[in-house]
Amino acid sequence: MLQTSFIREKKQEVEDGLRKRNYSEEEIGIVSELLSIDDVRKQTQTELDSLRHESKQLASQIGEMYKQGNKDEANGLREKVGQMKETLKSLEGRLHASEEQVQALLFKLPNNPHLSVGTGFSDADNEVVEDWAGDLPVLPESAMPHWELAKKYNLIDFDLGSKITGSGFPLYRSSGAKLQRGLINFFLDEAAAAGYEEIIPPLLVNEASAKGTGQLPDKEGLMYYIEKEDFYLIPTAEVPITNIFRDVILDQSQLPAKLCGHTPCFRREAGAYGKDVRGLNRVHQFDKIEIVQVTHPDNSYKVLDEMVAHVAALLQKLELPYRVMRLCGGDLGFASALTYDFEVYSAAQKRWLEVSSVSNFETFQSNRLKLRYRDKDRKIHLAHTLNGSALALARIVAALLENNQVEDGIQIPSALRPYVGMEKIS
RNA sequence: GGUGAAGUGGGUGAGUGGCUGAAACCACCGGUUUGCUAAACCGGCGUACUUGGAAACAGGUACCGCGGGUUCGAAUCCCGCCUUCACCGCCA
Repeated sequence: MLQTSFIREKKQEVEDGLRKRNYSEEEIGIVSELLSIDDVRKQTQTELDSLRHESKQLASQIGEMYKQGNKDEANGLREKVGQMKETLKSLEGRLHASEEQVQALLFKLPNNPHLSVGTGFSDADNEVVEDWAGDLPVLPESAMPHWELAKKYNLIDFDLGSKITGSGFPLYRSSGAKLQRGLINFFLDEAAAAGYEEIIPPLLVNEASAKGTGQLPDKEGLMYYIEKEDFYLIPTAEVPITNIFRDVILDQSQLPAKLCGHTPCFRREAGAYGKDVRGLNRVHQFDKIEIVQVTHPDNSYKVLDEMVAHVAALLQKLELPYRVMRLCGGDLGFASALTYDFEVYSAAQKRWLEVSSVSNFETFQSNRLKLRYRDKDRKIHLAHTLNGSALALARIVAALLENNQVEDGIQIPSALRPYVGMEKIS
């Protein structure tokens, strides 16, 4: 979430940011509302502090009097302090109420979009910043979509997944399972080579962690929830990995922190339908390798470019046609200041599939997380957080199967052969 | 799941109602000394909010796992919760 001090200083900028996200003028009104409630909060705090100060001093005077045996005088003061308690109580109540109101409004405010974020309403308005330079692959008429290929070569059994759990929970088998495992190892090795420390985190997180990265309360419906234990199944490794840094003050010399991790990701994805959910296009459980960085505020955009380049290199090694989009204000995630999406061309479906999202959250997450660093002068500041998929498996598998299909099998790109242990699935 | 013990600053750890935002030691930072290193000595060393200030800084309040309560006054007493450790049970 944004800092109240930032909103106070850059009110106009924050309101313009909301306009970029297509908020109505009425919704934008919460910025002013927030600041006026915060004024009440501040004033209440000042009053409360001075009254507490007074009562503290009286209390210690009472102690002194008892010690000297001035019982009567002490009892008189006790009465006086006792009367102050009522005022203290009501001030405390007002302080808490205004703090909560401010907090609730802060939770409603999305991140301030970066200057380069364009206007627009949906993914149709995203700006292509790196288009696929070559020709898009054209497959023969007999080409199959990946769900048919998966069946033909016994790679993925969607029906069995449905039987065991429900739709959207694919079961990988034989070469399909091996391909999954190979991709995971390939992506992890590439991340390690780029300097990311590998993490295997818990797959269930508590409420504080879900709040820390902004899944709560913004995207409550996204996550599977285990009521009995009050745990959430992670929708991405971003949640447990970023929460490593919750309530942490790093030394500036520890920046940037670079972590990566492979986890299954669980998403309820309520409301999806039609061709979008065929096969691997949209599933409730998929594997993803996530890269996360915590940086000095001055470097975060340089690091964002670096992470984008890392993902691009992966797709190049996999020989998949891709393009990079800069998300417009209407499509930009709640917590993000700037996001680049990667889309891979799925030749049999003849459509682009989103396979990665790389974002700079600036201080939006770190403010919630209380993730800070100490600079050379021992001053404390919020750090910047970034993350990106490098990469999400399911749709990569879809594109790999479709684009590389030949008469008698599926060619494995050369970079992946050592990991999968074969040149062709047949 | 059962029983018992414990949660204090970066770490160890003292503190059972006012003189404790918190001893002491270690770590860390600055200084003196020093051929270098080490040692010794001196000083500093939490976070959040808030008031004043351009700032340095100064004042106030809160925080001793979390939340409530008792009291003029709570790290200290009471209640609830969480976590950790030990032993038992179960178990990959």
